[in-house]
Amino acid sequence: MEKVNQRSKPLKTYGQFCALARSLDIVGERWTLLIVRELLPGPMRYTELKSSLDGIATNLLAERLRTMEANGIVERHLRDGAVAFALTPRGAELREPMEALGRWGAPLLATGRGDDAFEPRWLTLALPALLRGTTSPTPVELGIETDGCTMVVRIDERGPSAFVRSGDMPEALLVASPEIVVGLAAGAIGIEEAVATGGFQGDPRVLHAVFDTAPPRDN
Amino acid sequence: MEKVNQRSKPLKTYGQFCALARSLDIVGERWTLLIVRELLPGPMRYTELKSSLDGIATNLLAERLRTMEANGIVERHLRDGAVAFALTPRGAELREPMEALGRWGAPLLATGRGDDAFEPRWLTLALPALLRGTTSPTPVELGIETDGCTMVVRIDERGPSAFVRSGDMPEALLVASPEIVVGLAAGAIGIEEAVATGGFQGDPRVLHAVFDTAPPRDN
DNA sequence: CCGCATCCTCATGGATACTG
DNA sequence: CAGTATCCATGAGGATGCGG
Repeated sequence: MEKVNQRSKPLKTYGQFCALARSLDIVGERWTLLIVRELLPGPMRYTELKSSLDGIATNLLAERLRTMEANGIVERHLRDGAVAFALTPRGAELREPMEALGRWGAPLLATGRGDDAFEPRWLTLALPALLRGTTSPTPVELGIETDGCTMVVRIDERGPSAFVRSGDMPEALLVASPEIVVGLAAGAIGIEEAVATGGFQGDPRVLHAVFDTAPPRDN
Repeated sequence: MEKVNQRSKPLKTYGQFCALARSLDIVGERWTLLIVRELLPGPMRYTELKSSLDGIATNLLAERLRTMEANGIVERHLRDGAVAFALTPRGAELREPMEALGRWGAPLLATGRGDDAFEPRWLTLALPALLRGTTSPTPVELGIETDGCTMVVRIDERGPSAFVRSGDMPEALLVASPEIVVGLAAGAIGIEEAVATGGFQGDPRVLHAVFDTAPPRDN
């Protein structure tokens, strides 16, 4: 008798009645969570995704998007004739576990950037994750310019958020390298060192409201 | 000229300066997070891991354990002559992102167990994750018996925790199937239905302190 | 038994080329 | 622009062997 594949579902599921395992059945494959990260700030085109996720094979990206769509975490929009990939609300709920994973991985950034790829947009996920818990009764907005891109970090009574906003910028603007920005948000670098290596203009109190848990030390 | 593989590091790293990507470089491979889940309640033997993670190839388990050890999230202990695999403190810190992922995936359990594998121990990760936020000024302990195994869920002022404890059991004991237990913890099933399909003995207030956000409704 | 290593097969991922 | 098609390298799954 020849060998018979007796598995009725040869799909790559763990086959476990466990919420973590079933999550990983959906988002555990290579590249999937990074695609979600790309889409968290907003919808993107196929070619944008491909160029942003350096190294992903085009067929793989196409297949991932298809299964993510089938799993209800991504949907295709037709924006002015072209296809745009967007997260569904269910897909956007992945922000929480991804922030938690990012916080766990933040110490791994201490080795520096090296020749790794970097997209300033990624900070819109990382900064709120690292600043989680920081609040401000009166909203404060800080501009951060890194790697040629400027984004806004906002702290209000609900906590931190970040986004790339074109147009009007807050007058408080921090200019720094990606390493400095994440080191600052992770608490590994002090505000003074960050400003010294990069630059800052505007009201210093904004800077402290965002990055300071302790008040600024005057030496 | 023949083709040269010009990548100096063919390793499976995403090569991105991003905390999430660097986390996934370490825990993103298949089976890795499930091994962590197994080890969260306590150290285990190689063969225990292999039998609990049904379907993992033995060479793969060995290799994963090696790289996890190299990455500082697992270490080998010599407990009475035999090898025991345990999480390092850094590895145990993965509990938070794993709980977040488990909360995201909890709705995926609604389809029921089917013929999926199930280990009662897994509930010691799932129950605190789903009950996160529940506190009790005076500690309460509830026994849960499912699938032939009894464990303890404890709620105190710091929040929920769960563990398998041999020996003395709380007098409050809920008996239910895995589906009912997770449905109850996820809020998809009411206490009355759970008790009706399974069984409960002890002080009902314990049950409500654990699973109720709203007080019990008397109809 | 426990803790793997080896061998083999097949599914998946990666790189490149090509197409409506 | 948004993928498909193709080919090859790698990784996963399964069976078995093997020293302690």
